[in-house]
Formats: sequence, C-alpha cells, structure tokens
Amino acid sequence: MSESKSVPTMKDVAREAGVALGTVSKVVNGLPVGEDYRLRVEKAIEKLNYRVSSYARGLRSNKTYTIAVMVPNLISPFFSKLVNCINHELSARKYRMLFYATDYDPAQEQELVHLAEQQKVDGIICLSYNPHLQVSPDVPLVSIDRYFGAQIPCVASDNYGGGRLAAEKLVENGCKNLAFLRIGSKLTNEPNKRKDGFIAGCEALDVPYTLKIIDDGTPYTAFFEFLEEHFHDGKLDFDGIFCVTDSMAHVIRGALTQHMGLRVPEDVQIIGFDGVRHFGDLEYTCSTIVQPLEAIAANCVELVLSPRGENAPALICLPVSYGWGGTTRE
Amino acid sequence: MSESKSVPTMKDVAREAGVALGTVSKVVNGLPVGEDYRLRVEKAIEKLNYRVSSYARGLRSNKTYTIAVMVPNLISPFFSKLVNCINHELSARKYRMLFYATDYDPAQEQELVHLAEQQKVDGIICLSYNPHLQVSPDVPLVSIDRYFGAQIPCVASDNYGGGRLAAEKLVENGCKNLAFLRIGSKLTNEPNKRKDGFIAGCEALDVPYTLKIIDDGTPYTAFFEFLEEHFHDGKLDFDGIFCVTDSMAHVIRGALTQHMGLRVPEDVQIIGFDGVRHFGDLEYTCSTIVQPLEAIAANCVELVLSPRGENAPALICLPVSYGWGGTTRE
DNA sequence: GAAATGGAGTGAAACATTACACGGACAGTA
DNA sequence: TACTGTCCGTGTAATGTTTCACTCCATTTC
Repeated sequence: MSESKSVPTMKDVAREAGVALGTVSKVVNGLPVGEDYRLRVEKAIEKLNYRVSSYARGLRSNKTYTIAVMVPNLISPFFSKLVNCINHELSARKYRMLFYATDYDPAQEQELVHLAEQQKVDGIICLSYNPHLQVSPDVPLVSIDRYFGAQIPCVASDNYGGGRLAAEKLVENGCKNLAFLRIGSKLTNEPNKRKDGFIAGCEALDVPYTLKIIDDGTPYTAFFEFLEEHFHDGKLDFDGIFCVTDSMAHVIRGALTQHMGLRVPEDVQIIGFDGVRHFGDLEYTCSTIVQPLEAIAANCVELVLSPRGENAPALICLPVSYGWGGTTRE
Repeated sequence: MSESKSVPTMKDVAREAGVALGTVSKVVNGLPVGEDYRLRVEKAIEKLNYRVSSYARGLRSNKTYTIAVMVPNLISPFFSKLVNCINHELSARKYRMLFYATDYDPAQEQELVHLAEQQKVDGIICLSYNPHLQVSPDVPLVSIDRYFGAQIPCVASDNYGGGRLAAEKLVENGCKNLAFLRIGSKLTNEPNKRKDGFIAGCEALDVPYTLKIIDDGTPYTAFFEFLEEHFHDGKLDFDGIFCVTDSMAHVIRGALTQHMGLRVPEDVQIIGFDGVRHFGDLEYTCSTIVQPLEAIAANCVELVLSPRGENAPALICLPVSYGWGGTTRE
C-alpha cells in the first residue's frame, strides 16, 4: 500500500500476485492461463494500476502497432479529413497514429521518412510531393496520389474518370462552353489526370473548352485576369467551369459573384473536386466530384498492414461520384 | 558486405568500427569522443545504414520524445488548424506527435488517456469533453478550453473578452439590437464564457439583446425557426448577430441570404468566433473574433514539456482579436 | 497400473539501448 | 620520479517486455 514511488512493472505484478513473470505476460496477452491464476494476476494489476510498457514490448517483439501518416499539413480540409478517416480506420484496428506534416518540402519529407524508420513504425502512409523519395524496403509504405513504381502500392481516386465526369455533368446541365482551371505543382501525380479526363470528356461530347493552368506560387490574381479577359459585355465566354479543387471553386465563385456580378449557377456553373465541405451546404451553389475518402483511407490501412502481397495491385483506383455534399460524416 | 539480412544494431556498428558499444553510443548522442574514433564510427554507421531504435532508447532512458495530442476530430477546421499548429511547435523541438481523435466521447477519451500513458508518452495535450477525466500524476497533461483544477494547467483564449469584443464591435458598426446564437455542449468550459462576455458588453453599452441557445444534437432548424419568429415584413428584429463559432456564422449567413432574402452585412451584420477560414475571404462578409492558434499551441507545448513548475499558472488566458481573416498561415 | 499426452506455470535469455564504474594513458606539478 | 588529475575508451549492468525450453502434474489410453 506504500509502493507508489515509481511506475509498476510486470515484475511488481508478479510479486504481488505470487506468480512468475511469464504468467503475468500470458494474462496480459490473453494467452491460456488457469482461472485462479488469471484472477490473482488481474487483481494485482488492478491494485498496482499496472500498464504494459509499449516500449519494452516494441523492443522485444519488434512490433509497435504504430503507423506513421505524412501529409503536407492539416490546414487543407482535404488533408485533414483524409487524416481523420485514416485515423478512424487505424484506431478501429488498435493501431496508433504518428503524425508528421511535411509542408510540401521534399527534403523534410525524406527526413521524416528516416525519422519514421528510426521510430520503428510498422508502416508509413504518405501523401508525398517528393518524386525521388528514398524508402527502406524494411518498412511497408503506401503512397496516396503518387505512383512510385510497382514496389510501392499507390491509392488514388479515379481522377481521370472524375475529370471526365465533371465535363459530362456540366454538359448534361446545359453548358455549351467549358473552362478548366488548375493551380498546382508541376510534379506528375494522379490528380493531374483530372485534366486529361476533362479534355477527353469535352472531346467525346464535342464541346469547346479552354484550359488555364498556373503553377504553385503563382498569385491567384492570374485566374482573375484570365476571367476578365474572357468577360465581355457583362457575359463570360464560358457557361461551365471545372475547378481542380473545391477550395479553388469557392474562390472562383466568390470572384464571379462579388466582382463580376454574375450569378452562380444561373449565368455560369461551377464544379469542383474533392467533396469536402466544412460549412453547411445551404448556400452552396457549386457541384463537385466527390473523392471516396473513407475508401481511400480503408485501402491505405489495409495495404500498409497486410504483408506485402505477392500479386498485390500496385495502383488502386477508387471510383468518384458526383454530388453537392461530401460523403464524410460531419 | 553481405550482412544485409536484418536491421543493423549498435553492436553491428561497434564491430564494424572496431570500437566498444559505449563509444558508438557516445558518438550517436554527441558526447565527447576522440576525433579518430568518431570518424571510424560515423563511417561504420554510414556503411551499415544504421538508425538508433527509439524503442530501445525509450525503454532504457524513460524518455520518448513523444507527445500525445487529443481532440474530438480533424473535421472541424478549428481542431485541425489547432493540431497543425501544435504539430509545428512540437516538431520544431524534435518531438513526435501521437494523434488521437476522441469523437467527443468521454469514455473513449478516458481510454485514450490510459492508452497514452501505456505508450509512455512524455506528455498529453488534450481538448477534453470529459469533465471527470482521470489522469495519472506521472504524465504531464495540459488541457485546452477546460479547467480541471490547479493541478492541471489549462490554456484558452480570452473567451469572455472575445464575447464582449463581439458586442462592442457590432455596436461600433452601427447595430442597435443584438442576438447571440449558440449550439454546444452543456458542459462548463471556457468557450461558454463567450456568452457572459457578450451579455456584459451589451449591458455596458446599454444595447438590447436576445439569446438563443440550443444543445448539441438539437437540429439546426431550431435556429431557423428562431429567426423566422423574429422576422416581420421583410425585416429582422436584430441588426447584429453574434454566432458562437465561424462555422455557425457561415450557416446562419446562408439561411439569411438564401432563404430570407436579407443582405449581409447591409441588412444584418454577423460576427463569428475562431478566425479559421478554409477558403478565400473574397466573398466573406462576416467578421470574426480570432483565436490566437499559434499562441495557444506554443503555450500548450511549452507547458507540457517544461517540468511542472512550482508556481506555474493554472489557467493561461490568451488575447483574441477582431478581424476578417484568420491568423494562421495558409 | 504404467506410460503417453498435454496443459500450464516457471525462470532465464534476448531485444537495443544508456549509464556507470573502471582503468589506462597522458600531462602538469613539485 | 612520483603524485595527482583529467580525458576517454571499455565492458557490464539495467531497462520491461516476450519467448521458449523445462518441468510438473493431471488426465487419458491401452
């Protein structure tokens, strides 16, 4: 009743219960133990308020039940909801999540992968902006939205199909002249295929389109100038705009309604991509291509936890859908 | 040249470099070692691609350089930006972040605290919705927005001052009749003080006000009904509304502009709270009380890492500001 | 009834690191 | 030369688990 000095260990429990160390270990791990012994040990654990040290356990068994998750940041709603879903999936399987923000910095990303390896995590889930990421073959890594090659499984939405769907939906809703707006990195990654899908959709439907693509770092005003150029006599050259993300769709919509006096969707329709909404949809007048965040998360976790399958698919492509609201729980 | 089977250990490095184990440890930890020895060891580390096992290190030294961070989820922009800031602060100090989502569930929260203790983290930062949280005195815990008592440091914005500031700013901008809308938990916590501050502000300025407070789980339509009740002949009884969060402000604004045909801010002004914006501010016509997210994060990390100060403050209250934009980097 | 079988408790080894006591070498001082 | 002190490499103990070979006892089988 007076040994409250330091954190109790398995040895303390064993002594308290009058059993051997191995027996306590069995009780803790749910291995078969005589009923009377189990009770004695459980009582001792309760009394001492004992908790297993996951560090000792991890050291000994080389299994840490920890997955490192790396995305650029938690500011973008897409990233934070994605991480939220991954976390749900992991904790349902009794795994812990070590989080790293990469800030879009390839060097930092590389360093964090090393850190995670040092941490002896059981796996890494990574949305990477470093096309030359070096990764030790010892720790399984799953990539989101970037295909590194057959050794590293990659999970992504059907970006091509989504781009195509965006074009189709705009036309279906009566648009006759489309535009595609994109800001983003020059790196090749899966989301870039949205453009290709969009173009394919336009050409299949024989609808004219314009592209405006600017690189990361370019000020947003480049878009406003582009829109102004195509604005004559109170009318825009396009009646349908596909923005590469919802967040961009929101900004573009603001520019059109506030500064150019256009009505959305009456004068011009806007469709975004991602399907993440933070606020109510009440006044939301843009549509979107919804990424299946839960499915992406579930596939990532499944892949990172299951031993590197022999004939595992290298690239998993998940179906998107058309909608106004997000699919993730609020 | 052929020992690529398993992960190299310190012993392997020692053998490779022809030195003792302790010497390798010193090199790794930057303790004084002869120049020639250091070089030999570094070369061996390089050659074997050795990384220290943070599990063995954590076991032995009882220091894990890991902080557990618990918030309800990463869906709310306030939570995700907060966690983003905390993560920045932690990684700047070479700490790792173990993330747990509590889903507002007190039982799960309690379980997660136990899990974190088992994980032997160096500390816990927690935005808790469990007023009876049991926490072991062994691991330092810092609470956000909930005061548990003098033993547990609590960090929060000046919610009272913020509520008061909201009232003052509305009046300063010409409002003559105010309303306060809140949805939230019945639990006592710091953000509840926004209401008290608002009331104090109204009474100090001698401005009439109305309160509408609904509990978590109540459908939002309760607010719309409330607004309808105060809507006569195309005019609302109030010309200034203080919403307890930005996210609510956004929804209310949608209801007023889309469904009741009112203009914001011409007919009625809206002020929110938090200062988190995910999209551009272009069309944003509500103001807000900005919480100092970086300061909150910095204080939490500072407190959780520094040994329990003798005369440390139990409740840290950080100044808010009035604004349209958020303060966090985008 | 004796031998085979199997379930379950025991205690020591192993995991990868850090901490520490020890000792050898070398320099400074008298 | 001898004494003292400093610097630093060495090797062992210790950290809290899991694993495994052993042992013991009870039950089954012929």
